Amino acid sequence: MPLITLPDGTQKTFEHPVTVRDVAASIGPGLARAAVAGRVDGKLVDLSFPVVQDAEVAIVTDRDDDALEIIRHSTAHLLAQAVKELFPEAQVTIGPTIQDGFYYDFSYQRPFTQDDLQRIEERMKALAKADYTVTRLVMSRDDAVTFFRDQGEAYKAEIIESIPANEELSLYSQGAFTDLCRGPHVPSTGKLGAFKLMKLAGAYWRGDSSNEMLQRIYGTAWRNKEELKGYLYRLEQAEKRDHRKLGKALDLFHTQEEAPGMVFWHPKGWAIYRAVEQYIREKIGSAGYQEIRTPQIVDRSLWEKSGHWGKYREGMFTTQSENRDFAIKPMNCPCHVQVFNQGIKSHHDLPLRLAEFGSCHRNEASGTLHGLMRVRNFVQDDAHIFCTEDQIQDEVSRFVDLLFEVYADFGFTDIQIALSTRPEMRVGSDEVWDKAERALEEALEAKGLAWKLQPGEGAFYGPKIDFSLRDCLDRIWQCGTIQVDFSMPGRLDASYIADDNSRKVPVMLHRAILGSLERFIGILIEESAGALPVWLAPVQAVVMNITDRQAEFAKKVVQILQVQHFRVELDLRNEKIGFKIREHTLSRVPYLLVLGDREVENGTVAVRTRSGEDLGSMEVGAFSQTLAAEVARRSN
RNA sequence: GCCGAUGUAGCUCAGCCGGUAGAGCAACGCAUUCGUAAUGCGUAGGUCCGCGGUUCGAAUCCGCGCAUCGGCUCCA
Repeated sequence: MPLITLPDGTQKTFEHPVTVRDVAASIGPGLARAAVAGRVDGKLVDLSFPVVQDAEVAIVTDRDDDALEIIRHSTAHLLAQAVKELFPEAQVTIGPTIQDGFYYDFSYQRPFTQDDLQRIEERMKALAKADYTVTRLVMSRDDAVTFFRDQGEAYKAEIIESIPANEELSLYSQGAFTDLCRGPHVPSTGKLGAFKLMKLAGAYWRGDSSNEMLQRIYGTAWRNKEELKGYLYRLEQAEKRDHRKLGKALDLFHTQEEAPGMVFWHPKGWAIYRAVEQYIREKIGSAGYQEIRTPQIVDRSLWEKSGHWGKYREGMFTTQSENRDFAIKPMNCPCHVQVFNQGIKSHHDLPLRLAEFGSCHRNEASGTLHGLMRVRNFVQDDAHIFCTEDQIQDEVSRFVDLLFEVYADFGFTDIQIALSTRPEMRVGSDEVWDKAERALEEALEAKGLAWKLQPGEGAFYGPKIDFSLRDCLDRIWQCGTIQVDFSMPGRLDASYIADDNSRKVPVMLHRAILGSLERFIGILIEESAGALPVWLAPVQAVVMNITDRQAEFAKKVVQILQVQHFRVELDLRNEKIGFKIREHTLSRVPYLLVLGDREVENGTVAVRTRSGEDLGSMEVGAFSQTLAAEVARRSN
């Protein structure tokens, strides 16, 4: 008879096989009521799970983190149940949990509307209140296929058919609704309540754009109302950090219909851009890169040779002149090879690191454009390293070090790393791929980094590592990258004289630290909520007078600071000081310098930070020194 | 590109069932010269995304297009 060990070490014996629910009840009626699931020998199970032999059993209540996943999954089922009741002709497909919630995809003859969403949510609440018992049953695969076919659920049946025939499947029922699911689930729908349907979207069946588009409903679900409220509040706060809103509010940039996916940078936005660019320029300069500049518009023949014309024709902007076809460059690498190809290179010249802040255009699909994050015209902090196979390891390792230095300077620590390895279709021998993949992996390992392996996701010409950052709504955007390329140097006739006097084709590493400057700045804006650190702030200080009497002194202070290359503004408007402070605080200027008669008399400035801190009066020189130190330190 | 939603003054938004446009902030003018998050009064400002259509009459209804937003797909 089972001997059950609880998390606190106490043991219980039962005369007969018991369910997890029985175990909970034996501990206390309160626990039994609060229980949503169990953990048996480390595995999450339903409360109805029978414990037939000795086991470690823990009761999962709505206080446990484990409960969240179960609640979200069960809420997805509740959504499906509600939809099936309101729209019997809708077919269910899949309904997984995601960060902060879940979604469920349905096939239906028309898209759901906002009103439908309301009705569905109300029905969900009613179903939760009705407190249906959730029961689990096991079926053979073939029986399950028949079961769902009979109910007209073609998608469900299709999913099940792709599961091996000998497997047993679990189905969960609540009321008249039954869904295929691995489980576990809450014991009854009454355990659900802290949820909200968030948005409607289209989504392709099985994620394939050649398939039917399904109706996806996104929802969020939490353990209790307070958590739900907290989540909605965080969401609301996060939306205020949206770089598109801040870009407008802080007068950084704009976009307009006539140039979709392209950015009009305003003086303040461009100041940020230049600060970022200048920083990278210094950084790569001391890392042994040489900056170059190559043409924007290049004859079609080069793109044919590089392979881009064949593969990415649709994504390229083209133009014509004197019966020649040109493409506006979508990337810099073919041009960099042209620079490499000038003159004869020897192995003594390698590694050769050519960098360019090259403006590239790609005709991205209209639906994918997104503020600064996904644009049609962007500039990367791009560089190509021409090297020998033996140098790949060292170069990748140097690059990863450099990237982390840079990200640290910008204050980013939450970096998603992915290593993509050889795809089916590829160029280059397996030995070379082995070497390159190992080089990338070892560079990450040497830094003790955690990464996600993406097998088969590499480019046809070589493996790569991507470095991604999150935006204010936790969407992930690829920024840095390093890609090994065995193909292009050969296609474009690059070669060097090796130490044995033979001609060899160099390996090329494509790499960017920030990636698109537009995107990186978008992330920076969201990360800082517009309050950029002093070294990046478009306006580092505003000098303001209290009355007209201090105007001349204010002008002088601005001049002193501008001569030292600080970005300073003057505010002599006939407004109350409180008004000026409010405005410049809202525009996130790090330092506000207030000048009244006292300051004029003493030759000082009264310094206030954007966080409202009063640093008191100090000499102009003292202020500029602290400012300079902060810029140098890249702090704040 | 696909699905859905949205597009009104510089900005944020209101405008019910069609009768030809409104608020707050900003701007401009005047007064005020003020010590750390909004001084008062006044003035001006709109091809209601574009093009067609229905109608006596369209910001409002319909069609097409464009852009934006949320997803999906894609991302050299």
